[in-house]
Amino acid sequence: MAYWLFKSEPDVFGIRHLRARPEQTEPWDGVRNYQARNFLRDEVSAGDKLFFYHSSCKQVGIAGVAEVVRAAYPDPSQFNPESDYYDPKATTASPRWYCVDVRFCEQFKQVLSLARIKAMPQITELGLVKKGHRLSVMPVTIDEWQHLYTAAGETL
DNA sequence: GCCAACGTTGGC
DNA sequence: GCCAACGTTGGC
Repeated sequence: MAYWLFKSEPDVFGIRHLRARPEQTEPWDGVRNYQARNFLRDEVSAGDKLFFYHSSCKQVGIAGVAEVVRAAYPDPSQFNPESDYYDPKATTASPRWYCVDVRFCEQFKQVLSLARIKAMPQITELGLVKKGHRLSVMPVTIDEWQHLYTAAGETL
């Protein structure tokens, strides 16, 4: 099992939205970056866990945990001209973009803020704090996962 | 809203 | 294949 960090803008789709879904499950679609796509398509597997990160909002940071319940399949939104994520160059015969299905696991009582993450001595290699910090899907090592998860559980 | 740090596009 | 111009992300 592998660990990941997925970013989303909570004003568009946050962990509360996932939690409120009937099956607490949702396709993670709209990834339109090749490096992130490659992680999604080639490495993210059912059973993997991910940190649900809130970006571009008041409380920037890790909001909770979800798990992958279905591995990569073609992202339907690329074929939909009505969608913001429509890609006219994508065809069903050769899809360009992929999505996975995720299910809610846990919402932290308090968002683990980016400031706190950056202040953690154990977190120096994570994409969030290094180059490529714009990547919307990034791997997390088991050590990083444990440190971050522990930090999220500590009250200030 | 600003701006740094990327990623993508397209002319040559 | 290079690289300038442009677009996007995302913290602040």
